[in-house]
Amino acid sequence: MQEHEYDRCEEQCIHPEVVESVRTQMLGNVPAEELAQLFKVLGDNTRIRILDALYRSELCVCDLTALLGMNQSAVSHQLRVLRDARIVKSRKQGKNVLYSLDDEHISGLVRMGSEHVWELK
Amino acid sequence: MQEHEYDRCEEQCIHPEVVESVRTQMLGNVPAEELAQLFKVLGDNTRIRILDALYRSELCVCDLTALLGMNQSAVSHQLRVLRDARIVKSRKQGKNVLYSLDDEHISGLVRMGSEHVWELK
DNA sequence: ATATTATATGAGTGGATATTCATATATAAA
DNA sequence: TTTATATATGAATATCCACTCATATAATAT
Repeated sequence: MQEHEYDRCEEQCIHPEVVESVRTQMLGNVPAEELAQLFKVLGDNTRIRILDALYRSELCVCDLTALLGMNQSAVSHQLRVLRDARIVKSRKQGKNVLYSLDDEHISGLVRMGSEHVWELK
Repeated sequence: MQEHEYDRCEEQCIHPEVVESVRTQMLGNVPAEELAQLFKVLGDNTRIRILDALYRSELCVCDLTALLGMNQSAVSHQLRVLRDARIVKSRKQGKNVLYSLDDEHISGLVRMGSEHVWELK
């Protein structure tokens, strides 16, 4: 029987060389968590609809509220999540606050995600 | 006839023309929900680490378990979520089940998401 | 000044879900 | 056969989070 060269993980892996190779290439835990956090923010129906709308035009909160058919508080809460993730930005105009997408990666992500969704048909 | 054609939403919108224009362009509710569902599946630290690993190499469950340092049940549960979303696929080889990414959109999404994460530094 | 409108936000709640534990299944080895 | 190993999965639990409600803030109008 062979020695347990890789038994620092309780689980035995079948392919230790592959595992070690992959381990050196993998994202660190922090970037992985940040990436997961980004997708988590995108992973909600209300927020996707907000982003889809903002992709077409800069909009104020009450316009978004009308478009989504939801109450204003729910929309504002989700806008805050998107703002905290720096996915949307806002500017004030009189009594209104106008929201827009913060950078072009987001529309790219939505576009690429849509392609994947279409392929599954 | 133009009076209250859109007052099905109780909220008044400030810019009805913009709202109507955006409304005609927006994704339907079903595609939006599917897209949100895709991102929701990507929006978990464990699943991102699994995808990051599978992006480097096809791997069996026990290899993934060792790489992530989690118990096998948790990994299998998350693999099922990824499989159900058709993000990964599996093939059997003896006692092992080898997992790999199901299509190239996923690595594209992960790559693009990473760019966004980097830009926020 | 008060009233109205637009937006933000804290608290509370119901529902979703990630993990653990126990167990089932399936394949291979002895 | 029996035993060991690899994977899958149902149930239970604990955490998270989207929404509602009530209210606060801020800008405009009267």
